[in-house]
Amino acid sequence: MDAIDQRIISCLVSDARSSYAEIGKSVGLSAPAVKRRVDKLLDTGVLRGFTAVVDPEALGWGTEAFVEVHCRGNITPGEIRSRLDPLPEVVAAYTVSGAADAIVHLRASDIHHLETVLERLRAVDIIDRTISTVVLSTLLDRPPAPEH
Amino acid sequence: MDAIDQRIISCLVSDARSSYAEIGKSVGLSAPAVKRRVDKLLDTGVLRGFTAVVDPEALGWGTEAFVEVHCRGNITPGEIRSRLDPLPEVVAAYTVSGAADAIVHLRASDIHHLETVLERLRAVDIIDRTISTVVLSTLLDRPPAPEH
DNA sequence: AATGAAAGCCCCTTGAA
DNA sequence: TTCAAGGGGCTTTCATT
Repeated sequence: MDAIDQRIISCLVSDARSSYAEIGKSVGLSAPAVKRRVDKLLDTGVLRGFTAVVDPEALGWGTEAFVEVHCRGNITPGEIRSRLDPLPEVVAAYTVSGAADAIVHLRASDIHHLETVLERLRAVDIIDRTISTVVLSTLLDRPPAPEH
Repeated sequence: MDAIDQRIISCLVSDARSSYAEIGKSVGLSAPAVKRRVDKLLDTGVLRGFTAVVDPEALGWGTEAFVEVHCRGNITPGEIRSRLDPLPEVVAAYTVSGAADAIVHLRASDIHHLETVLERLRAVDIIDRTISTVVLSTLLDRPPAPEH
């Protein structure tokens, strides 16, 4: 992982479909050299893959919320994960410091759908109570910069 | 946006670098037909682009936090956005319902760096106070499914 | 309007150095 | 790491439905 790798990653973060030749031009390497570096970054797990960025509204996921989840008793992170995984509306979940056991990021088609999801979430037997915060607007949403 | 478009999007979400020919094989279309649909999805904004998924640890962004931001007086979302934008550690920010004005998603290299970022955040003059929640582990992190 | 077929060009990929 | 070559993908044009 040197400076050139970081610049290659930057190129791929801003456009994952750019060609090795293009990337090479911008970092001063030949296309095969870039490909070999990218392959190595994928092998070592620095690069996890490539994905399309989709407009959630266009797919009918217009409503978003963050939910603090409080569980009963002593629950392992793995247990929480396995209970949240079956809910497709859960796009992210974290264990956190503080009073809550987890923060869950939800996406639903609308407020009514969100209500349904929250009911299903509260019906999970390890979950004691939830505190929801509905997202009104997204101010920023961007990948972390490669350099500090 | 029909069922074939959704399947094309699914393919690109799971691997943004797959070829049009490959996608075509999986959705039953020729490569040029797939390309034309992808171009249209990009034009209409359903697809916003393609990006690499990077391991944050590997880039030195090992520590994560969510911060409730409370502002002074009446502040517009645009105002909040413009104040958060210069901070590279802010990876996402939302205006929300409830008492807080915004939720900010932060990434830092470690706890010390996180502390520095929180200080810089609290130094923003429109910000009154902040409540931070440090992420202990990521349970789930996935793109929203194309179908409900 | 959307698709498939074909052609030319460019790119990817591998081997050699 | 680069260069070189073969194979394959991309992109445009054209004709069809």
